[in-house]
Amino acid sequence: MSDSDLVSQRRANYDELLALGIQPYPHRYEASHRISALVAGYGGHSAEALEGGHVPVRAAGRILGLRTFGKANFLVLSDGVSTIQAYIRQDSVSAEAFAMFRLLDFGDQVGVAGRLFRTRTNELTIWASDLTFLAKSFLPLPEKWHGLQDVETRYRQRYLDLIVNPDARRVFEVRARTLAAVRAFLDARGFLEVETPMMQPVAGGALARPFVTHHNALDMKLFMRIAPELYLKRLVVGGMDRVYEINRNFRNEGISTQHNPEFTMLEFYQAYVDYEHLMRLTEQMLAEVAQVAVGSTELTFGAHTISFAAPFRRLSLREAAASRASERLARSVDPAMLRDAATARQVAVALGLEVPEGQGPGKTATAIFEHLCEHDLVQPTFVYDFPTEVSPLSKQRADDPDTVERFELYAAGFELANAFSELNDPAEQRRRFEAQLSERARGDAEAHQMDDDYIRALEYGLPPTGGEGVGIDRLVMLLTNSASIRDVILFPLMRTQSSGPRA
RNA sequence: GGGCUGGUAGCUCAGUGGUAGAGCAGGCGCCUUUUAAGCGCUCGGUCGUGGGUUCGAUCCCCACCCGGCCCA
Repeated sequence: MSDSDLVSQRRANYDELLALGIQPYPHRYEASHRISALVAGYGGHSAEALEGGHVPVRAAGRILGLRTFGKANFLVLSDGVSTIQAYIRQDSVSAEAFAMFRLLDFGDQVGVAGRLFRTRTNELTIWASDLTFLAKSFLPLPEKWHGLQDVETRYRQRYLDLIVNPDARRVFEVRARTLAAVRAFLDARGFLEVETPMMQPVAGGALARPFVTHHNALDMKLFMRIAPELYLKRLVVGGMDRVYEINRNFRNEGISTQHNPEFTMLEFYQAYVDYEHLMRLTEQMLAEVAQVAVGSTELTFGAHTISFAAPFRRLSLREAAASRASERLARSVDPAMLRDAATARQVAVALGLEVPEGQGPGKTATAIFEHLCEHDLVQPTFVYDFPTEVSPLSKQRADDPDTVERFELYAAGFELANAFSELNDPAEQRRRFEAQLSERARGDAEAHQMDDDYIRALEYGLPPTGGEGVGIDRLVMLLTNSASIRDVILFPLMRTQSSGPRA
């Protein structure tokens, strides 16, 4: 049967409903309970209790099952979370309602009024006394048993995924609980939630390529933000000494199982603390969020069990890179070698990495770390003390100007968070931006742009501050055992489909 | 950008150089407590798109489109 035949059969059923005088698109249904509330409230009641109680109910949902026996019929109604069965007997409903029932298709929306009972097989069921048509499904749904497997269709038509795959719904419930738990954690500690610009004249706060857009009335070039960082620190200058934002960032880069062009980031800033404090706060936050969102700090992720119980392991970036390089090259690589451009390059080249001419030792050391270590960091691990060269917004260590007080948190082999003691010396910040500008002049499109207003804000005095960004999508991947970021984003970016053959 | 891999009925999947099959869904019939209901009958396809090779292509070759995984 072709698609158009399946559709035309459904249209014919719809036309017959109209001929019966049934309102095809009613404006409301006065339900007594959501289906999930019925299941939660009466799932434990015995058949005898239900018979004695004669619980009258009205419930609405989508038909996800239809078992007909002529004069006695069952349908399965879903509210998107739970399902309940309804029993439609010819001698229990009006002739009009029964005629309508026979025109229903898998996927239609209906309301059922009746009383609760249990069938011989002990299933909680609504014995229908009336049926109300609520909306037609003109298009056939995917099969009930295998669900919708095709990932492309699941992402492009997420509504189908949600209708037929219960696990899809579950992922986004965990996502919602995760966000609520993060907010509760920060709110409880006196942080203020704010929203800063998504369209920015200077795309700052991260090393990434922005999307470009344009404001017509102002005739102004704008960038979709790559990070809220510089605005949030302006707010700390303004006296919002604990502040956070959860919102989208946009980065014009490749797509992978860990990268979507728009993704959700938590950024928070706390005045008067340094990165040491942030590590402790992060340990507490992730343990609490995991507990609230999925009920445990132990998570299954692929073949791994990941524990978010504090404390997390800590690794110095250069030490970790040097140690793994020593193993890989079977010769001693000292962390100090990664502070010199020439020796760092030798190590990187020996490892098979390409090192562009003129690249500084900090970038090379970071590349070595990412190449050798990142993938193996399965348990939550703070990697700390980054090279100053790759951290233009971070404060240097008092005892080591080549190193900043910065860490990244890794888990399951990918970066989950990035944090540092904020650079608050305006003169040093200007020098860092200028160094970035020369990187940009050398062709690095991800290097930071100058932001004069940000420097001006620092000149009013940013207190000592710790700031951190947490990738919410990746956190939700961990909490839901999702292998791809697209599984935790309702509508991931997909190429547009061209329909039919081209001329 | 590179490598590998996929696109066949509404859905899930088989399959072959001779214009295609199953299960579910759909239609008809029987059935007043079924639940992946059952039984019988039945309908259903531009085999991603466009070229090429061939007597003949869904299959082989090329290009392209849209995915997936890995790498950069």
